[in-house]
Amino acid sequence: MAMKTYSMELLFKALADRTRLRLLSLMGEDEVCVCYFVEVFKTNQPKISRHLAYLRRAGLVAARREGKWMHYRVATPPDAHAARIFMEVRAWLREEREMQRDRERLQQLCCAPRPPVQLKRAPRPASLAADAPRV
Amino acid sequence: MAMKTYSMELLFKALADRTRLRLLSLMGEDEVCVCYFVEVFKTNQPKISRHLAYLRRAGLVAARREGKWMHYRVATPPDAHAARIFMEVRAWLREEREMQRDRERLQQLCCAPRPPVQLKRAPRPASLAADAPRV
DNA sequence: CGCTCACATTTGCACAAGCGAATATATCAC
DNA sequence: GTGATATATTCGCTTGTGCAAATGTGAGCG
Repeated sequence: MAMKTYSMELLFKALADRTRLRLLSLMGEDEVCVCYFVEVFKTNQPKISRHLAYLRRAGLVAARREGKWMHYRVATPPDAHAARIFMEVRAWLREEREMQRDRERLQQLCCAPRPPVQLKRAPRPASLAADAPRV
Repeated sequence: MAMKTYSMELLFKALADRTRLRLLSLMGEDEVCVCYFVEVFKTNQPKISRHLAYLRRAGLVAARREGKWMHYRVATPPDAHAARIFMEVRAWLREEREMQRDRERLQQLCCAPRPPVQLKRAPRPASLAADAPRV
């Protein structure tokens, strides 16, 4: 299971950035569409894509295409030690205040009666798709 | 026990450097004198001091002065999550090949019948002090 | 006191990383 | 095919980080 070539630095460099930590926190256990990240962070889209690519290279997220949309979800890194540490990191993220605020904001965007224009047709995160009002 | 202001980035930035990981690995459970790091890595002394200062700012090591010598040891970061993660990191370090080689090299330097000039009078790491031959 | 030793800090430079703006790619609608 | 939408990548630019060399600090010795 453990992969010899996976380096500790690769993991820690990926985790040593606030934006990337916030992205991981927003994913939680769900798949999330890129456009939601852009809305929650109120930032430009290339910035999000760049950080997601970084996380993917470190084996911390995986991507799935659905038509025009890309869904990202947290993945398990190939090294056993890295996987254990990453689990602890995600537990930590769940308890951090700023991270909680981000997730609340994501929830509001998904369930808003009049979602922002950019999200009109965007597929919602899996856990919010069922009960959220469709446009 | 958990300290609110301790940031995740502080921890991961400290861990995202090979030299700092090697330093942590060399300490293991002991106090180690700065001069040993310099010898094991065969590098200049300011480089070691800078990285040790970085680790100290991140709460990952503590220092103790003994006359002219400074001894560094691994410390427990003030945040509970950080402490758990740091424990896993140290377990990982114990299994990494390059890190093992560093520790073997430290052991050789301590127990050598004719230690390098720079270490003639240096205090040895605690676990090696008892059985190692004195000069 | 001055001198040496062990370590810390500063300085200047090269390189890596994050940024926004612009551009490229890929899919869908027509 | 064209055009629109969603995402990825590239391009300068700025900032941060690690480095070696030089300098500073603090303790012990004579």
